[in-house]
Amino acid sequence: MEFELLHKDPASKARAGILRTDHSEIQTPVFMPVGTAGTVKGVHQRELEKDIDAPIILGNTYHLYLRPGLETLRGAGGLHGFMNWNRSILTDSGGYQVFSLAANRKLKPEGAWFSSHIDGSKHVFTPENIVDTQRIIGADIIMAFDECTPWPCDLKYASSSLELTHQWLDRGLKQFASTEPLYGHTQAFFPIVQGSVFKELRRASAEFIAEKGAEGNAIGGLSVGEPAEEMYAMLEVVNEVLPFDKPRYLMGVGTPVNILEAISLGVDMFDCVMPTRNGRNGMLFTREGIINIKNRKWMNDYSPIDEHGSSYVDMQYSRAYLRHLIISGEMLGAQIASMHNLAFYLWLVRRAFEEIKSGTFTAWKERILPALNTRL
RNA sequence: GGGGAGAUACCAAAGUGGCCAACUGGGGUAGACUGUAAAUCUACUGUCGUACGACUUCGGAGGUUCGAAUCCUUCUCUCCCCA
Repeated sequence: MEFELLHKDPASKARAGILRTDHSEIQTPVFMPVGTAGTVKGVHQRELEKDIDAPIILGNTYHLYLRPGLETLRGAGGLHGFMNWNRSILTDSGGYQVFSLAANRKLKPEGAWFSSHIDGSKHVFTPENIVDTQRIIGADIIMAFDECTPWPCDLKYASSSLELTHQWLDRGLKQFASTEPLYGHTQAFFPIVQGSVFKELRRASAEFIAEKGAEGNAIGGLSVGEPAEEMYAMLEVVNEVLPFDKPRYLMGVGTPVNILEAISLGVDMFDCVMPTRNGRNGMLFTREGIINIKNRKWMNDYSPIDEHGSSYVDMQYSRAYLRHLIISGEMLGAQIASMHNLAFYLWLVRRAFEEIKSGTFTAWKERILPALNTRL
């Protein structure tokens, strides 16, 4: 993997660049659709490539390990072949499940003991076997195993959790260095900065991680309930320390506004379930504002879903029709909404790239921001 | 013509003397959702009021009772079986 910085916004920390893996070229800033279980829910790989034009998507180690399981993935030659996706893949390590499935796991220095949410079976994740598993999945970018701390979280807990995440990182790096990719394409390993909402911890974590000289670095444990301002404050601290010439990945974020703000603070990569999950639940993001398509007011609105939209579904179907599909629980409604939202997110970051390139990012961001939060 | 069952809020359906403005679904209205245990979840859904509460409801009318959706009388309507 290589990363090339191309442009820098004069009025902010925003940067535009290009990330190259063995599978695709990725313009940054980039938004990566989340495809937890080997599918971006409701969206065909064909649409993801041809219509939405996503250069990279996410998979999840925890989910894929449980189902279909490593034997199947290895037999398929890795996730790319298994799901017939020839562009890049990044896999999350399961660190987020340490957080979201807290009731089903036990943390120890050696690793995390999980009860499967599917059948209750017991499993152990360690920084080492999470690397091995991600070798088998074969993602282009693989993530360190971390503890994503909950919020709120006191300094003492955040501090000892960070210590654990750092120990796990060293073990993960060692395992990564002593193993090879299985399918003939290279893999990059990203460490993850933690530290909850404490500046000193965040700075210390960023310093610890910067020293590792990884090909890219991630920032985790944010947008877990804290006010957005706290998240931005953490990004400011962390991005002062993380290497300038390596991509910075803000995990799990976020709303369109979050993404633009984070870009202006120097973040290059994003992923979030919001466009797909919220889309399935009837929430549409547009450059004019947010639509709750389930609301009665759209019942007889025969205008296109989004006349400025970049997906073909935007002009092909009316708001009234999409409302009908979603209200009726029809699968196609979820599919159309997911496509629209993903296309919007991808448009947003591509446009950000262009604005950074032309040195107008900050002005553009300020202009577009108020609308993005508007409820239509 | 004979016999039986039943009428409860937008729909379906509990409730058979006070704990009932009335269980539960559905429908409706709104909200939530940020490295996906989510095609999920939450709230409200007789009227007025932010709320405490007040008022009008369980086919119609009348009655019994301190008190009725629940008991009695009667009327209307619906469904089923037999002819």
